[in-house]
Amino acid sequence: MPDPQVPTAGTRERLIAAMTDALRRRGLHGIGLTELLAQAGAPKGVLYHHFPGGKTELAIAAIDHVMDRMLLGLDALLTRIPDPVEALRHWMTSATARLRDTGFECGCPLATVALETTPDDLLLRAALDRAFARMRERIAQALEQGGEPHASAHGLAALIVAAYEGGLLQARVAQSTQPIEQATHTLLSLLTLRSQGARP
Amino acid sequence: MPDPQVPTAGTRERLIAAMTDALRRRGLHGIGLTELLAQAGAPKGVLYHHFPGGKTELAIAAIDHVMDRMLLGLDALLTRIPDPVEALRHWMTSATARLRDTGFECGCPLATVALETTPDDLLLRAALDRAFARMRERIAQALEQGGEPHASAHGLAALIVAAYEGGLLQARVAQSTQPIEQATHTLLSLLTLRSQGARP
DNA sequence: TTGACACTAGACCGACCGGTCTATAGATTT
DNA sequence: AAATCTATAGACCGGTCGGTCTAGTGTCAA
Repeated sequence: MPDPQVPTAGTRERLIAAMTDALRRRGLHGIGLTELLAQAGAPKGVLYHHFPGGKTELAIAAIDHVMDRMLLGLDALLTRIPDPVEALRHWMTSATARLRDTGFECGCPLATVALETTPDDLLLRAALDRAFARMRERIAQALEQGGEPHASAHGLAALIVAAYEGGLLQARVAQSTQPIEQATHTLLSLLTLRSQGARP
Repeated sequence: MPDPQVPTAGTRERLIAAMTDALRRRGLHGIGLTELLAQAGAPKGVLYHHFPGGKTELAIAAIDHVMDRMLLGLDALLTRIPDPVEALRHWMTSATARLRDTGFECGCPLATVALETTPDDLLLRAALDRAFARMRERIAQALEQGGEPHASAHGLAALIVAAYEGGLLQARVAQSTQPIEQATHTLLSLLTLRSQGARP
């Protein structure tokens, strides 16, 4: 049974890819279904066939999918660069480069939706919470493997994700990489400084 | 000439207040004009009388206004608590409390719009950039007064604002103050640790 | 061959969007 | 009193929103 649903898989994935891109650039409210479907090259019926829950269900699928990919990338990076701080430096640098290279349009696909949601958007918020928690957990795990105690590893992970999101946000409106570069450089310096001071 | 435009001033300010609240809760795309005006208790004509540029112009006015107030509050705080790190701890704590006490609805009124904008939204982005820059500048100034060198004061300011925004974002979707508390606690610990290590 | 099924396709819908326009009320000036 | 101006008030507009519905297409199994 090699690939039983070729056409489906292709369309589904094109929809998810289009939604992911839209979330990066404009957020959930910022994109219209018509525009989204045009970019995916699919008519409306297809969307509601694959995602009966409509726009929201597609967004949730995109969020889950994008976090799968991000964690895969982070895993690969941590394998290549065992020092977690150095790996994170790489991570931040490439996110900054992407933002710059797309004319300050493509940021984090989770952030905008996260701020657009209300407490009523139960499933959406759950998906976002899950995604951020997975990210923090993975970073904390890497830090723990680097010798960091459990509690402070989780504290640092929350700070790292926060600095990353907040840095992207400021850089976006500044149309300049300076704010995020300042923030990440300062953060990573603090981390290096601390580990030097802790066990020299 | 005591208060030459009582009705106007009241209405204008009600509009700005309603927009500020809307930006905190839902962002610019997330609120409709009808709902906004209902909350301000004003008909449509009034909006376009006071803000010919419509929704966007009102949003810009709200952004400028809210940053004026925030800086005033920060100034007062820094007068009351001269140690900038301790003052920032207070600042973060009250922002966290507001988020919690409003059922994780009211975050930063700048953040959502910042992520909703595209590079085409020239005036809006300019207003947001201006606001964030003023905030960073004020924090950097406080740090410099505390003895921090110019460059690292600005790096730290960018990091602090980033951690604040990113922390609020994560807390919002988690429906829990834990992420922002972890992030800010870790950040402030790092700062304290560093200043202790630097000149003991 | 036929029926079932998964998928594609897009016309169509009511609701709501941001924005414009005209009418009016009240205060001020002449 | 007439004219003027600011501010309030809301009916109204075309366009777009997310979502539904019906029709058609290709591929299986029986």
